[in-house]
Parts: sequence; C-alpha cells; structure tokens
Amino acid sequence: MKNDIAARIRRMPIPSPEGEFTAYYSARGLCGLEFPSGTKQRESKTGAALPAAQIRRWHAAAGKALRLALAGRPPKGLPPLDLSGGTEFQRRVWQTLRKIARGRTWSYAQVAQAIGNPKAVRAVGGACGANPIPVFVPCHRVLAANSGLGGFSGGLNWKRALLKREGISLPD
DNA sequence: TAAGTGCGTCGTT
DNA sequence: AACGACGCACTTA
Repeated sequence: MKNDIAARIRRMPIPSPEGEFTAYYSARGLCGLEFPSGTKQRESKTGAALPAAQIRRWHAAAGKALRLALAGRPPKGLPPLDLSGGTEFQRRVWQTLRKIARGRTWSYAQVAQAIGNPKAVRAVGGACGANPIPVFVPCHRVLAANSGLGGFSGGLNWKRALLKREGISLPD
C-alpha cells in the first residue's frame, strides 16, 4: 500500500487575506488543510505522479471556497474530499460533521448520538481533533454541552473566528 | 448560581 | 496501560 496511488500526496499553498493555508491532495481529492501558522507541515509524497490537471482544478476550487468561507459566505464548488485516511470510527464522525448545517452547532454528545455511539462522547472529541480538513469538514461547529467552546486543533482563536463568521453568537 | 472535583466511557496510541 | 477538543453528578462557597 505504500506506493499505491492513493498514498501519494501533493502539497500546495492557498493564499488568503489571513495568511497562507496549505492544501493536500490525493488522487481522490482534497485530503488535508492546514491553517497559516504552519510550522507543522506534512510531507509531500511523490506528488508529481498525481494527475496534474485535475489537481489544479481542485486546487482552484478549494482556494475559492476557502476564501468564501473566510469571508463569511457559504463555500461553494468544493472539490471532492478524500476522508479515506482515518479509522472507521473517525470517518463516521467526519461524515456526520458534514451534516451540521452552516450557522448551527452541535455538542460532542449530539455527534456521538448521531453515529449511534452515544457513550463515545470523549472519543468523538478525539476524532474531531484528528479531522484532516478543518473548515470544510466543520469540526468548529461542535461545542461542549456546557456551552463551553471545546477545543480546536488549529487554535481556539480560529474556532471563534469561524463561528463568528457564520453568524453564531458564542457563549461568552 | 458559579466554580471545582471525581469518575464513567470509549477509541487511539 | 494511559490519555483526551466530554458529560454528569455532586460538592462547596
């Protein structure tokens, strides 16, 4: 599986008014997104072998969608998202996150319930933290049940900013 | 009320 | 075996 086409990753920068994001593409689509501060960048594995024209299309679309999202508008024209990277449980969580409507928030417990694993609340938090495509897979819309913010792998300031741009008023 | 403590629970490493 | 992006029951002030 090491040299399998699906294992190849291409890394590309996305310029934005708020800094340079980093996108990662596999043959299946966008498979990763990182916030600007970026001291922690992943490797780009034999990316040259991936279909260049298609990735350029995806990249253009992702950049556009990201800038829309940052501007507080619904991102449209998203490229396919490759979420094949995680465990079964994580994929279930990530798929569920995609169902959270813009401008709405769920609790970690609600997500756990939605995947039919109501007691796996804490594990859901772990899966959110492992979300490879923040913003587009809206893990920022998951808050703690006590009206707390919860955490965010990209930094809580980003979580607050993203929520605010969706018109969500935060619990203090 | 508000703030703090303890513990159950479960997927991941 | 240990650790969390949790939630809840249960103290204290």
